[in-house]
Amino acid sequence: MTEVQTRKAGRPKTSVLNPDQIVDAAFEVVHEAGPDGFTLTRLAAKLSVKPPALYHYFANKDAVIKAMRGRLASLNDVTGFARGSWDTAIFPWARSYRAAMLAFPASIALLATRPIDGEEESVANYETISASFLAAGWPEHEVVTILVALESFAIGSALDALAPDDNMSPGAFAADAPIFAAAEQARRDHAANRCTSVADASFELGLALMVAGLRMRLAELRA
Amino acid sequence: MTEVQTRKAGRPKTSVLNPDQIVDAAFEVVHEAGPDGFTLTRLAAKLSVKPPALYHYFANKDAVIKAMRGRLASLNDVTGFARGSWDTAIFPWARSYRAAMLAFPASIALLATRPIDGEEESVANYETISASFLAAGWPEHEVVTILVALESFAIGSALDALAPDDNMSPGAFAADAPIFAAAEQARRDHAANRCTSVADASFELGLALMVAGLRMRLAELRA
DNA sequence: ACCTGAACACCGTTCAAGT
DNA sequence: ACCTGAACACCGTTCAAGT
Repeated sequence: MTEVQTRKAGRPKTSVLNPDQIVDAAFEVVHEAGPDGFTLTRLAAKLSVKPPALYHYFANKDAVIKAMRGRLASLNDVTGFARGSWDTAIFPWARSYRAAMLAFPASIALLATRPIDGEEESVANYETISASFLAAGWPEHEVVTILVALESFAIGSALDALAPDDNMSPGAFAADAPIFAAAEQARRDHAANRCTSVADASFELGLALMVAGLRMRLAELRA
Repeated sequence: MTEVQTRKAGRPKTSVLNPDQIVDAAFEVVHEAGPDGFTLTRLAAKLSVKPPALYHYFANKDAVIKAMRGRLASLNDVTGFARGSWDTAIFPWARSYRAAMLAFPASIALLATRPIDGEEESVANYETISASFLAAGWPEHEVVTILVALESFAIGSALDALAPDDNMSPGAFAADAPIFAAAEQARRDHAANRCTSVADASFELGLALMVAGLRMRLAELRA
């Protein structure tokens, strides 16, 4: 579990650490210890190193988290924006965004509450998407506002997907809420019949709603 | 700022604290010190008390947060669904939902992956909303799917609102992403001119998009 | 340059002691 | 019962010292 620490003080002949390796270990620590258990002490231990050693590679804990975000950003699929229309490109991008979050369940809360603030990968993705939106005729001041709204939905949907399937069950209060109880059951049956999860159904429906709303809005802006 | 502490050890003649008062102070501390600044040390100081005194009323920090959550469960505004149309009622409800989430920065993930605390209140809210949706003609199996999509967006937007306003700033990479950098600046300027936050703008736009999409979808389902 | 070791201020939590 | 005071293990971060 805790690897033995035998290194003496002083610069080692060859570097023990590098940024990529630290980020790798950071994801492992979050996975094992949860968001609240993600401490630099544990991260250092995972790397068989003392906490201050990390400060040679990252300014502070937030900087480590920022780098983790960058890693996730590289999983985002923005290829559609470069070659197709903005409204169809949104779907694979939003799905990949949510999937990236879901790949590191414990990290979602940790990563979602921190600023993206100039992470190289993210910025490159945003540049591609922004160009596509502007070319489609969106006003400049709305591009990032839309982007953030879509991301917020993807993040919230990822959190929802982590909840158990009976998350919305009225439980002991079903008798007091017959209409809701029946609707909740109907939702679960419908998803089961289609071999999908209720969380996926909400994500896909919400995404379709937002894109439909965007198409309407752009048409109005052009008129 | 920090109120003077002159009480001697030992049981005071009359209790200094009570649970409601502690929860009140907890909201003030979160408001003043932010998510990371919400500590029991600060909460105790706000109450002119030492930290261990809080443990007489709450088992631990999480219990305090849970009590705060319970306080806000009743703040969800579903009154519009009972007296008006579903599509206009969504706005005050979604806003109150997000506002409630924003009061618990540290526990948004818990809130999202569990039914809201004080389940009785929540189920009653869902019953009201479900009845309104069904009456409007929504298919039974889509009612809760829509509800969850809206909640996911509200939760994701609450997380976004916790980040600093320059959250999306490209920072040092602005030169590599000129289109995005300009769009991000335009977004901030636009929000500043309207005396609103960028996070609020994204939430309001996304909410409007989803409702517009819902109206279209319902019209199609009826046709 | 790159790591350890010691130190600082802070945290959540426990518990004995005082009234 | 209800509060303080002292203590514990832990945290993020800084910095001198060793190689």
